[in-house]
Amino acid sequence: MSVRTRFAPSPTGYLHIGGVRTALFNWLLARHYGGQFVLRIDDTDQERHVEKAVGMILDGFRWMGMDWDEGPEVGGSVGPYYQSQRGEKYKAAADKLVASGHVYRDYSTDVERAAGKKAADEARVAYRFRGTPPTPDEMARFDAEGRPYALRFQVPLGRTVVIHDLIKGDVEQKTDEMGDFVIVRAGGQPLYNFASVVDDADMAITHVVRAEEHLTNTFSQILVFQALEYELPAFAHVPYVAAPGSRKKLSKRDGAVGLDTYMGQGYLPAAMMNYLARIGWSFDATQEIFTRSELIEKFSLERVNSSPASHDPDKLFWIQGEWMKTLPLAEKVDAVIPFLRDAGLVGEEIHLNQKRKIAAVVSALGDRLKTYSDIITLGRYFFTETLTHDPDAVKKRLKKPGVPDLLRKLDLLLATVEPYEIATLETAMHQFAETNAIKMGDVVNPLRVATTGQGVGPGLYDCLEILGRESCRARIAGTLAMLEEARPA
RNA sequence: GGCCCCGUCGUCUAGCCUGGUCUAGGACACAUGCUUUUCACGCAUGCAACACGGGUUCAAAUCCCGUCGGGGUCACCA
Repeated sequence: MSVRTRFAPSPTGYLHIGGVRTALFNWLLARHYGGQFVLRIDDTDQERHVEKAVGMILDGFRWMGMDWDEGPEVGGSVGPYYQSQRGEKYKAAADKLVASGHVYRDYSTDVERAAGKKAADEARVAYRFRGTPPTPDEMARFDAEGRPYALRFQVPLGRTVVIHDLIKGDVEQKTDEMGDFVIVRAGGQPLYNFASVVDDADMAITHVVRAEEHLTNTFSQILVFQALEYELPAFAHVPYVAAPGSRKKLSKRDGAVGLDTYMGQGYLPAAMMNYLARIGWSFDATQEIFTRSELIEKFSLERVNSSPASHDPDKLFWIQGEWMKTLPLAEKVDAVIPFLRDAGLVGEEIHLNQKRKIAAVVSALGDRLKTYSDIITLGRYFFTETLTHDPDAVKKRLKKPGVPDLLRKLDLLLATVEPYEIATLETAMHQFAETNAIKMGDVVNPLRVATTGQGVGPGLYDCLEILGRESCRARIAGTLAMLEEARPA
Protein backbone atom coordinates (compact mmCIF):
# COMPACT_ATOMS: atom_id res chain seq x y z
CA MET A 1 0.00 0.00 0.00
CA SER A 2 1.39 3.35 -0.92
CA VAL A 3 1.95 6.10 1.57
CA ARG A 4 -0.74 8.75 1.60
CA THR A 5 -0.36 11.87 3.66
CA ARG A 6 -2.49 14.96 3.91
CA PHE A 7 -2.47 18.53 5.05
CA ALA A 8 -5.85 19.80 6.16
CA PRO A 9 -5.76 23.50 6.84
CA SER A 10 -8.67 25.44 8.11
CA PRO A 11 -9.16 28.44 5.85
CA THR A 12 -9.18 31.03 8.58
CA GLY A 13 -6.53 33.40 7.38
CA TYR A 14 -2.97 33.53 6.28
CA LEU A 15 -0.52 30.66 5.91
CA HIS A 16 1.52 30.41 9.09
CA ILE A 17 5.08 29.17 8.56
CA GLY A 18 4.59 26.61 11.32
CA GLY A 19 1.74 25.23 9.28
CA VAL A 20 3.85 25.29 6.17
CA ARG A 21 6.48 23.24 7.94
CA THR A 22 3.89 20.65 8.95
CA ALA A 23 2.70 20.56 5.36
CA LEU A 24 6.28 20.22 4.19
CA PHE A 25 6.88 17.19 6.39
CA ASN A 26 3.74 15.60 4.98
CA TRP A 27 4.75 16.40 1.45
CA LEU A 28 8.31 15.18 1.98
CA LEU A 29 7.11 11.92 3.49
CA ALA A 30 4.79 11.25 0.58
CA ARG A 31 7.43 12.12 -2.01
CA HIS A 32 10.08 10.10 -0.22
CA TYR A 33 7.97 6.97 -0.50
CA GLY A 34 6.57 7.79 -3.91
CA GLY A 35 3.10 8.09 -2.42
CA GLN A 36 0.43 10.75 -2.59
CA PHE A 37 0.02 14.05 -0.85
CA VAL A 38 -3.56 15.16 -0.36
CA LEU A 39 -4.73 18.67 0.33
CA ARG A 40 -8.02 18.89 2.15
CA ILE A 41 -9.79 22.02 3.30
CA ASP A 42 -11.21 21.69 6.80
CA ASP A 43 -13.96 24.23 6.50
CA THR A 44 -16.69 22.65 8.58
CA ASP A 45 -16.94 25.73 10.70
CA GLN A 46 -18.41 28.21 8.25
CA GLU A 47 -18.39 30.98 10.81
CA ARG A 48 -14.64 31.05 10.83
CA HIS A 49 -14.31 30.69 7.10
CA VAL A 50 -12.36 33.47 5.49
CA GLU A 51 -13.08 34.02 1.84
CA LYS A 52 -9.73 34.38 0.11
CA ALA A 53 -7.94 32.05 2.52
CA VAL A 54 -8.07 28.98 0.30
CA GLY A 55 -6.51 30.91 -2.55
CA MET A 56 -3.74 32.13 -0.28
CA ILE A 57 -3.04 28.61 0.89
CA LEU A 58 -2.90 27.29 -2.65
CA ASP A 59 -0.64 30.14 -3.77
CA GLY A 60 1.69 29.44 -0.89
CA PHE A 61 1.92 25.79 -1.78
CA ARG A 62 2.55 26.55 -5.42
CA TRP A 63 5.25 29.02 -4.48
CA MET A 64 6.95 26.48 -2.24
CA GLY A 65 6.79 23.92 -4.99
CA MET A 66 4.76 21.52 -2.86
CA ASP A 67 2.47 19.95 -5.39
CA TRP A 68 -0.59 18.06 -4.23
CA ASP A 69 -1.85 14.93 -5.95
CA GLU A 70 -5.42 15.34 -4.83
CA GLY A 71 -7.35 18.30 -3.52
CA PRO A 72 -8.69 21.66 -4.63
CA GLU A 73 -8.34 22.38 -8.35
CA VAL A 74 -6.91 18.95 -9.18
CA GLY A 75 -9.70 16.81 -7.72
CA GLY A 76 -9.17 13.11 -7.09
CA SER A 77 -11.07 9.88 -6.68
CA VAL A 78 -11.99 10.26 -3.01
CA GLY A 79 -13.28 13.82 -3.09
CA PRO A 80 -14.76 16.22 -2.53
CA TYR A 81 -11.80 17.78 -0.75
CA TYR A 82 -13.72 20.44 1.10
CA GLN A 83 -15.25 19.23 4.33
CA SER A 84 -18.16 21.57 3.75
CA GLN A 85 -19.09 19.41 0.77
CA ARG A 86 -18.79 16.06 2.50
CA GLY A 87 -21.96 16.23 4.59
CA GLU A 88 -23.33 12.94 3.34
CA LYS A 89 -20.26 11.03 4.41
CA TYR A 90 -20.46 12.41 7.92
CA LYS A 91 -24.15 11.69 8.04
CA ALA A 92 -23.62 8.07 7.04
CA ALA A 93 -20.82 7.61 9.57
CA ALA A 94 -22.87 9.24 12.32
CA ASP A 95 -25.84 6.98 11.54
CA LYS A 96 -23.56 3.99 11.78
CA LEU A 97 -22.37 5.08 15.20
CA VAL A 98 -25.93 5.70 16.37
CA ALA A 99 -26.93 2.26 15.16
CA SER A 100 -24.01 0.59 16.87
CA GLY A 101 -24.75 2.44 20.10
CA HIS A 102 -21.46 4.35 20.25
CA VAL A 103 -23.10 7.73 20.32
CA TYR A 104 -26.12 9.14 22.03
CA ARG A 105 -28.27 12.20 21.75
CA ASP A 106 -27.30 14.96 24.13
CA TYR A 107 -30.18 17.32 24.80
CA SER A 108 -28.25 19.37 27.34
CA THR A 109 -28.41 23.14 27.16
CA ASP A 110 -25.59 25.65 27.02
CA VAL A 111 -26.56 26.83 30.47
CA GLU A 112 -26.35 23.35 31.94
CA ARG A 113 -22.96 22.69 30.48
CA ALA A 114 -21.64 26.06 31.51
CA ALA A 115 -22.64 25.26 35.06
CA GLY A 116 -20.88 21.92 34.89
CA LYS A 117 -17.78 23.60 33.55
CA LYS A 118 -17.82 26.21 36.25
CA ALA A 119 -18.20 23.57 38.95
CA ALA A 120 -15.24 21.65 37.53
CA ASP A 121 -13.12 24.78 37.50
CA GLU A 122 -13.94 25.54 41.10
CA ALA A 123 -13.18 21.99 42.14
CA ARG A 124 -9.91 22.31 40.22
CA VAL A 125 -10.50 19.20 38.19
CA ALA A 126 -10.74 18.66 34.46
CA TYR A 127 -14.16 19.22 32.98
CA ARG A 128 -15.57 16.01 31.58
CA PHE A 129 -18.99 15.68 30.17
CA ARG A 130 -20.39 12.28 30.86
CA GLY A 131 -24.02 11.70 30.09
CA THR A 132 -26.40 8.83 29.80
CA PRO A 133 -28.31 8.04 26.64
CA PRO A 134 -31.87 9.30 26.92
CA THR A 135 -34.66 6.76 26.98
CA PRO A 136 -37.07 6.53 24.02
CA ASP A 137 -39.67 8.29 26.17
CA GLU A 138 -37.35 11.17 26.95
CA MET A 139 -36.37 11.47 23.34
CA ALA A 140 -39.99 11.66 22.29
CA ARG A 141 -40.74 14.27 24.89
CA PHE A 142 -37.70 16.47 24.08
CA ASP A 143 -38.40 16.19 20.38
CA ALA A 144 -41.98 17.22 20.98
CA GLU A 145 -40.67 20.23 22.84
CA GLY A 146 -38.49 20.97 19.85
CA ARG A 147 -35.30 20.70 21.90
CA PRO A 148 -32.20 20.38 19.76
CA TYR A 149 -29.61 17.71 20.46
CA ALA A 150 -26.01 17.08 19.67
CA LEU A 151 -24.51 13.66 19.03
CA ARG A 152 -22.07 12.64 21.66
CA PHE A 153 -19.61 9.78 21.62
CA GLN A 154 -19.90 7.59 24.66
CA VAL A 155 -16.39 6.95 25.86
CA PRO A 156 -16.03 3.39 27.16
CA LEU A 157 -14.70 3.42 30.71
CA GLY A 158 -11.89 1.34 32.12
CA ARG A 159 -9.76 1.27 29.03
CA THR A 160 -6.39 2.68 28.08
CA VAL A 161 -5.96 4.17 24.63
CA VAL A 162 -2.48 4.02 23.22
CA ILE A 163 -1.02 6.09 20.40
CA HIS A 164 2.03 4.63 18.74
CA ASP A 165 3.31 8.00 17.68
CA LEU A 166 6.14 8.00 15.18
CA ILE A 167 7.68 11.06 16.79
CA LYS A 168 6.55 11.00 20.40
CA GLY A 169 6.68 7.27 20.95
CA ASP A 170 3.92 5.42 22.77
CA VAL A 171 1.55 7.78 24.52
CA GLU A 172 -1.21 6.48 26.75
CA GLN A 173 -4.41 7.86 28.16
CA LYS A 174 -6.98 6.21 30.38
CA THR A 175 -10.49 6.57 29.03
CA ASP A 176 -11.62 7.41 32.57
CA GLU A 177 -9.76 10.70 32.10
CA MET A 178 -11.74 11.50 29.00
CA GLY A 179 -15.19 13.03 28.69
CA ASP A 180 -17.85 12.14 26.17
CA PHE A 181 -17.24 14.39 23.22
CA VAL A 182 -19.57 15.85 20.66
CA ILE A 183 -19.21 14.55 17.12
CA VAL A 184 -22.13 16.40 15.55
CA ARG A 185 -23.42 19.71 16.79
CA ALA A 186 -27.06 20.47 17.27
CA GLY A 187 -27.81 21.72 13.78
CA GLY A 188 -25.94 18.91 12.15
CA GLN A 189 -22.44 20.31 11.78
CA PRO A 190 -19.81 17.57 12.22
CA LEU A 191 -16.90 18.42 14.48
CA TYR A 192 -13.20 18.09 13.92
CA ASN A 193 -12.55 14.95 15.96
CA PHE A 194 -15.19 13.17 13.98
CA ALA A 195 -14.97 14.68 10.51
CA SER A 196 -11.23 14.31 10.48
CA VAL A 197 -11.48 10.60 11.24
CA VAL A 198 -14.13 9.99 8.61
CA ASP A 199 -12.07 11.85 6.02
CA ASP A 200 -8.74 10.31 6.89
CA ALA A 201 -10.26 6.87 6.65
CA ASP A 202 -12.26 7.63 3.52
CA MET A 203 -9.24 9.15 1.85
CA ALA A 204 -7.11 6.17 2.87
CA ILE A 205 -4.57 8.35 4.63
CA THR A 206 -1.78 6.14 5.94
CA HIS A 207 0.19 8.72 7.91
CA VAL A 208 -1.43 11.50 9.86
CA VAL A 209 1.36 14.01 10.38
CA ARG A 210 0.12 17.08 12.16
CA ALA A 211 0.84 19.62 14.88
CA GLU A 212 1.41 18.49 18.43
CA GLU A 213 -1.62 20.37 19.67
CA HIS A 214 -3.68 17.52 18.25
CA LEU A 215 -1.94 14.85 20.29
CA THR A 216 -4.56 14.80 23.02
CA ASN A 217 -7.35 14.84 20.42
CA THR A 218 -5.92 11.68 18.98
CA PHE A 219 -7.19 9.57 21.88
CA SER A 220 -10.74 10.56 21.03
CA GLN A 221 -10.10 10.04 17.37
CA ILE A 222 -8.73 6.56 17.89
CA LEU A 223 -11.92 5.66 19.69
CA VAL A 224 -13.91 6.88 16.70
CA PHE A 225 -11.70 4.99 14.27
CA GLN A 226 -12.31 1.82 16.25
CA ALA A 227 -16.04 2.37 16.66
CA LEU A 228 -16.33 2.84 12.91
CA GLU A 229 -14.19 -0.25 12.39
CA TYR A 230 -11.71 1.69 10.34
CA GLU A 231 -8.09 0.74 10.13
CA LEU A 232 -5.88 3.04 12.17
CA PRO A 233 -3.40 5.24 10.29
CA ALA A 234 0.06 5.88 11.68
CA PHE A 235 0.31 9.08 13.69
CA ALA A 236 3.16 11.54 13.97
CA HIS A 237 2.81 14.69 16.02
CA VAL A 238 5.28 17.44 15.22
CA PRO A 239 6.25 19.90 17.94
CA TYR A 240 5.12 23.46 17.59
CA VAL A 241 7.35 26.21 16.25
CA ALA A 242 8.29 28.69 18.95
CA ALA A 243 8.82 32.42 18.62
CA PRO A 244 12.41 33.60 17.97
CA GLY A 245 14.55 33.21 21.05
CA SER A 246 11.79 31.72 23.14
CA ARG A 247 9.94 28.55 23.91
CA LYS A 248 6.58 30.18 23.42
CA LYS A 249 4.50 29.14 20.51
CA LEU A 250 4.94 31.35 17.47
CA SER A 251 1.97 33.60 16.93
CA LYS A 252 0.88 36.56 14.89
CA ARG A 253 2.17 38.82 17.62
CA ASP A 254 5.71 37.72 16.86
CA GLY A 255 5.82 39.61 13.60
CA ALA A 256 6.68 37.94 10.36
CA VAL A 257 5.09 34.55 10.67
CA GLY A 258 3.06 34.44 7.48
CA LEU A 259 4.56 32.81 4.43
CA ASP A 260 3.32 35.73 2.35
CA THR A 261 5.71 38.07 4.18
CA TYR A 262 8.70 36.10 2.97
CA MET A 263 7.26 35.68 -0.48
CA GLY A 264 6.86 39.44 -0.63
CA GLN A 265 10.41 40.10 0.47
CA GLY A 266 11.80 38.06 -2.33
CA TYR A 267 12.94 34.98 -0.50
CA LEU A 268 13.64 31.91 -2.60
CA PRO A 269 11.26 28.96 -2.30
CA ALA A 270 14.25 26.63 -2.24
CA ALA A 271 15.73 28.54 0.69
CA MET A 272 12.44 28.57 2.55
CA MET A 273 12.00 24.86 2.03
CA ASN A 274 15.56 24.19 3.15
CA TYR A 275 15.09 26.33 6.24
CA LEU A 276 11.71 24.94 7.22
CA ALA A 277 12.93 21.38 6.83
CA ARG A 278 15.83 22.08 9.16
CA ILE A 279 13.71 23.40 11.94
CA GLY A 280 12.83 20.34 13.94
CA TRP A 281 14.59 17.95 11.63
CA SER A 282 18.20 17.14 10.84
CA PHE A 283 19.85 14.56 8.67
CA ASP A 284 23.18 14.31 10.43
CA ALA A 285 25.59 16.35 12.52
CA THR A 286 26.75 18.70 9.84
CA GLN A 287 24.62 19.15 6.74
CA GLU A 288 22.76 22.45 6.58
CA ILE A 289 22.08 22.97 2.91
CA PHE A 290 19.69 20.62 1.19
CA THR A 291 18.22 20.75 -2.28
CA ARG A 292 14.63 19.82 -2.77
CA SER A 293 15.54 16.40 -4.13
CA GLU A 294 18.00 15.77 -1.33
CA LEU A 295 15.28 16.57 1.15
CA ILE A 296 12.95 14.10 -0.52
CA GLU A 297 15.66 11.49 -0.52
CA LYS A 298 16.84 12.03 3.05
CA PHE A 299 13.72 12.95 4.96
CA SER A 300 12.39 10.60 7.59
CA LEU A 301 10.02 10.99 10.51
CA GLU A 302 12.54 9.16 12.67
CA ARG A 303 14.81 12.16 12.63
CA VAL A 304 12.16 14.70 13.46
CA ASN A 305 12.80 16.14 16.91
CA SER A 306 10.29 15.58 19.66
CA SER A 307 10.98 18.93 21.26
CA PRO A 308 9.87 22.32 19.99
CA ALA A 309 12.18 24.55 17.98
CA SER A 310 12.01 28.27 17.56
CA HIS A 311 11.82 30.24 14.40
CA ASP A 312 15.20 31.79 13.61
CA PRO A 313 14.97 34.59 11.04
CA ASP A 314 18.77 34.97 11.08
CA LYS A 315 19.28 31.41 10.00
CA LEU A 316 16.63 31.75 7.33
CA PHE A 317 18.46 34.81 6.07
CA TRP A 318 21.75 32.96 5.97
CA ILE A 319 20.31 29.99 4.12
CA GLN A 320 18.69 32.42 1.72
CA GLY A 321 22.09 33.97 1.06
CA GLU A 322 23.59 30.58 0.38
CA TRP A 323 20.87 29.79 -2.13
CA MET A 324 21.16 33.18 -3.75
CA LYS A 325 24.83 32.51 -4.47
CA THR A 326 23.92 29.51 -6.57
CA LEU A 327 21.68 31.45 -8.94
CA PRO A 328 22.77 32.55 -12.42
CA LEU A 329 22.69 36.28 -13.08
CA ALA A 330 19.91 36.13 -15.65
CA GLU A 331 17.56 34.51 -13.18
CA LYS A 332 18.21 37.15 -10.55
CA VAL A 333 17.70 39.92 -13.09
CA ASP A 334 14.29 38.61 -14.09
CA ALA A 335 13.25 38.13 -10.50
CA VAL A 336 14.30 41.58 -9.43
CA ILE A 337 12.29 43.42 -12.09
CA PRO A 338 8.88 43.08 -10.40
CA PHE A 339 10.32 44.61 -7.24
CA LEU A 340 11.77 47.54 -9.18
CA ARG A 341 8.42 47.98 -10.86
CA ASP A 342 6.48 47.96 -7.59
CA ALA A 343 8.81 50.58 -6.20
CA GLY A 344 8.22 52.71 -9.28
CA LEU A 345 11.89 52.61 -10.18
CA VAL A 346 11.27 51.19 -13.63
CA GLY A 347 8.24 51.29 -15.90
CA GLU A 348 6.06 48.50 -17.24
CA GLU A 349 8.15 48.11 -20.35
CA ILE A 350 11.74 47.08 -19.87
CA HIS A 351 13.89 48.02 -22.85
CA LEU A 352 17.02 46.18 -23.74
CA ASN A 353 19.29 48.94 -22.47
CA GLN A 354 17.37 49.08 -19.23
CA LYS A 355 17.66 45.36 -18.79
CA ARG A 356 21.39 45.59 -19.41
CA LYS A 357 21.61 48.20 -16.71
CA ILE A 358 19.63 46.10 -14.26
CA ALA A 359 21.92 43.19 -15.03
CA ALA A 360 24.95 45.38 -14.39
CA VAL A 361 23.52 46.51 -11.06
CA VAL A 362 22.64 42.99 -9.95
CA SER A 363 26.05 41.82 -11.01
CA ALA A 364 27.79 44.65 -9.18
CA LEU A 365 25.71 44.02 -6.07
CA GLY A 366 26.83 40.40 -6.13
CA ASP A 367 26.44 38.60 -2.81
CA ARG A 368 25.13 41.75 -1.21
CA LEU A 369 21.79 40.98 -2.79
CA LYS A 370 20.40 38.50 -0.27
CA THR A 371 16.73 38.75 -1.07
CA TYR A 372 15.19 40.22 -4.20
CA SER A 373 13.68 43.13 -2.35
CA ASP A 374 17.24 44.17 -1.49
CA ILE A 375 17.41 45.61 -4.98
CA ILE A 376 15.32 48.47 -3.60
CA THR A 377 17.27 49.13 -0.42
CA LEU A 378 20.69 48.50 -1.90
CA GLY A 379 20.31 49.58 -5.50
CA ARG A 380 17.81 52.43 -5.43
CA TYR A 381 20.30 55.14 -6.36
CA PHE A 382 21.07 53.44 -9.64
CA PHE A 383 17.51 53.99 -10.78
CA THR A 384 16.76 57.51 -9.67
CA GLU A 385 18.58 60.78 -10.05
CA THR A 386 17.17 62.01 -6.77
CA LEU A 387 20.06 61.39 -4.45
CA THR A 388 19.31 60.59 -0.83
CA HIS A 389 22.36 61.13 1.33
CA ASP A 390 22.84 58.84 4.30
CA PRO A 391 23.55 61.25 7.21
CA ASP A 392 26.10 58.95 8.84
CA ALA A 393 28.02 58.53 5.62
CA VAL A 394 27.99 62.27 4.96
CA LYS A 395 29.27 62.95 8.42
CA LYS A 396 31.99 60.36 8.20
CA ARG A 397 33.20 60.95 4.65
CA LEU A 398 32.17 64.40 3.51
CA LYS A 399 32.19 66.70 6.52
CA LYS A 400 35.92 67.04 6.44
CA PRO A 401 38.13 69.93 5.44
CA GLY A 402 39.21 69.83 1.84
CA VAL A 403 36.48 67.48 0.68
CA PRO A 404 34.64 69.99 -1.56
CA ASP A 405 37.92 70.84 -3.19
CA LEU A 406 38.72 67.17 -3.62
CA LEU A 407 35.34 66.51 -5.19
CA ARG A 408 35.83 69.34 -7.67
CA LYS A 409 39.11 67.82 -8.73
CA LEU A 410 37.55 64.38 -9.05
CA ASP A 411 34.75 65.85 -11.12
CA LEU A 412 37.32 67.21 -13.52
CA LEU A 413 38.98 63.84 -13.59
CA LEU A 414 35.72 62.06 -14.42
CA ALA A 415 35.14 64.57 -17.17
CA THR A 416 38.31 63.56 -18.93
CA VAL A 417 38.63 59.81 -18.42
CA GLU A 418 38.53 58.07 -21.79
CA PRO A 419 36.94 55.69 -22.30
CA TYR A 420 34.63 55.97 -19.32
CA GLU A 421 34.80 52.45 -17.95
CA ILE A 422 35.91 50.42 -14.94
CA ALA A 423 39.51 49.74 -15.95
CA THR A 424 40.36 53.29 -17.02
CA LEU A 425 38.51 54.76 -14.06
CA GLU A 426 40.52 52.62 -11.71
CA THR A 427 43.84 53.56 -13.29
CA ALA A 428 42.95 57.23 -13.26
CA MET A 429 41.92 57.10 -9.62
CA HIS A 430 45.12 55.42 -8.56
CA GLN A 431 47.20 57.96 -10.45
CA PHE A 432 45.21 60.75 -8.86
CA ALA A 433 45.83 59.40 -5.37
CA GLU A 434 49.49 58.97 -6.09
CA THR A 435 50.14 62.40 -7.56
CA ASN A 436 48.24 64.11 -4.77
CA ALA A 437 49.74 61.84 -2.11
CA ILE A 438 46.35 60.84 -0.73
CA LYS A 439 45.39 57.41 0.52
CA MET A 440 43.04 55.53 -1.77
CA GLY A 441 40.45 55.33 0.95
CA ASP A 442 40.36 59.10 1.21
CA VAL A 443 39.53 59.52 -2.43
CA VAL A 444 37.30 56.54 -2.99
CA ASN A 445 35.07 56.97 0.04
CA PRO A 446 34.12 60.62 -0.44
CA LEU A 447 33.50 59.97 -4.09
CA ARG A 448 31.26 57.04 -3.24
CA VAL A 449 29.13 59.11 -0.93
CA ALA A 450 29.07 62.00 -3.39
CA THR A 451 27.79 59.82 -6.25
CA THR A 452 25.63 57.24 -4.47
CA GLY A 453 24.74 58.99 -1.24
CA GLN A 454 25.68 55.83 0.63
CA GLY A 455 28.67 54.81 2.67
CA VAL A 456 28.52 51.21 1.56
CA GLY A 457 27.88 49.48 -1.70
CA PRO A 458 29.44 47.70 -4.63
CA GLY A 459 32.91 48.51 -5.90
CA LEU A 460 33.15 52.22 -6.66
CA TYR A 461 34.28 51.79 -10.25
CA ASP A 462 31.29 49.55 -10.93
CA CYS A 463 29.05 52.25 -9.55
CA LEU A 464 30.70 55.00 -11.59
CA GLU A 465 30.45 53.04 -14.80
CA ILE A 466 26.84 51.98 -14.30
CA LEU A 467 25.80 55.51 -13.38
CA GLY A 468 27.60 56.99 -16.37
CA ARG A 469 29.73 60.07 -16.67
CA GLU A 470 26.98 62.67 -16.86
CA SER A 471 25.04 61.32 -13.93
CA CYS A 472 28.13 61.08 -11.77
CA ARG A 473 29.13 64.64 -12.51
CA ALA A 474 25.62 65.88 -11.83
CA ARG A 475 25.56 64.01 -8.54
CA ILE A 476 28.88 65.48 -7.49
CA ALA A 477 27.51 68.92 -8.27
CA GLY A 478 24.41 68.14 -6.23
CA THR A 479 26.47 66.92 -3.31
CA LEU A 480 28.64 70.04 -3.45
CA ALA A 481 25.53 72.20 -3.36
CA MET A 482 24.20 70.20 -0.44
CA LEU A 483 27.45 70.65 1.48
CA GLU A 484 27.48 74.36 0.73
CA GLU A 485 23.95 74.72 2.01
CA ALA A 486 24.63 72.75 5.15
CA ARG A 487 27.63 74.88 6.06
CA PRO A 488 26.87 77.08 9.07
CA ALA A 489 26.83 80.77 8.22
C1' G B 1 -5.99 22.48 38.67
C1' G B 2 -6.40 17.03 36.22
C1' C B 3 -4.25 14.52 32.16
C1' C B 4 -0.55 14.44 28.16
C1' C B 5 4.05 16.15 25.68
C1' C B 6 8.88 18.51 26.03
C1' G B 7 13.82 20.37 28.50
C1' U B 8 22.12 19.93 25.12
C1' C B 9 25.70 26.75 23.51
C1' G B 10 21.32 33.07 22.69
C1' U B 11 19.22 30.00 18.27
C1' C B 12 19.00 25.34 14.82
C1' U B 13 21.11 20.83 16.06
C1' A B 14 24.75 15.97 16.63
C1' G B 15 25.28 12.64 20.59
C1' C B 16 20.64 9.82 24.12
C1' C B 17 17.32 4.15 22.15
C1' U B 18 22.31 0.19 22.20
C1' G B 19 26.09 4.19 29.27
C1' G B 20 32.87 4.77 28.47
C1' U B 21 35.65 7.07 21.93
C1' C B 22 32.11 13.82 24.94
C1' U B 23 38.18 17.95 28.33
C1' A B 24 30.04 17.49 24.42
C1' G B 25 30.87 18.02 17.66
C1' G B 26 28.72 21.16 13.52
C1' A B 27 25.87 25.53 11.92
C1' C B 28 23.52 30.57 12.60
C1' A B 29 24.25 34.88 15.43
C1' C B 30 27.97 37.65 18.05
C1' A B 31 33.34 39.25 18.82
C1' U B 32 38.38 39.69 16.94
C1' G B 33 41.95 39.31 13.06
C1' C B 34 43.31 38.67 7.80
C1' U B 35 41.79 40.13 2.78
C1' U B 36 39.79 44.90 0.88
C1' U B 37 38.40 51.76 -1.39
C1' U B 38 33.35 50.77 1.94
C1' C B 39 30.06 46.95 2.68
C1' A B 40 29.15 41.99 1.41
C1' C B 41 31.84 37.41 0.28
C1' G B 42 35.93 34.34 1.82
C1' C B 43 39.53 32.60 5.48
C1' A B 44 41.23 32.12 10.64
C1' U B 45 40.38 32.50 15.83
C1' G B 46 37.30 33.21 20.00
C1' C B 47 32.69 33.20 23.01
C1' A B 48 29.05 29.85 24.61
C1' A B 49 25.20 24.29 26.58
C1' C B 50 24.05 18.62 28.91
C1' A B 51 17.43 22.85 33.61
C1' C B 52 18.13 21.36 38.95
C1' G B 53 18.49 17.51 42.81
C1' G B 54 18.86 12.51 44.10
C1' G B 55 19.75 7.36 42.68
C1' U B 56 21.87 3.03 39.73
C1' U B 57 26.99 2.03 37.98
C1' C B 58 33.94 1.23 38.12
C1' A B 59 31.77 5.04 34.66
C1' A B 60 25.69 9.05 33.02
C1' A B 61 24.32 14.24 28.42
C1' U B 62 23.01 9.06 27.83
C1' C B 63 19.26 4.54 32.52
C1' C B 64 15.59 5.46 36.96
C1' C B 65 12.97 8.83 40.42
C1' G B 66 11.73 13.66 42.04
C1' U B 67 11.68 19.04 41.48
C1' C B 68 11.47 23.20 38.51
C1' G B 69 10.45 25.35 33.81
C1' G B 70 7.89 25.50 28.93
C1' G B 71 3.86 23.75 25.87
C1' G B 72 -0.77 21.25 24.70
C1' U B 73 -5.59 19.68 26.14
C1' C B 74 -9.82 19.60 29.28
C1' A B 75 -15.42 23.68 23.35
C1' C B 76 -21.86 21.82 20.35
C1' C B 77 -13.24 25.67 17.34
C1' A B 78 -9.64 23.36 14.29
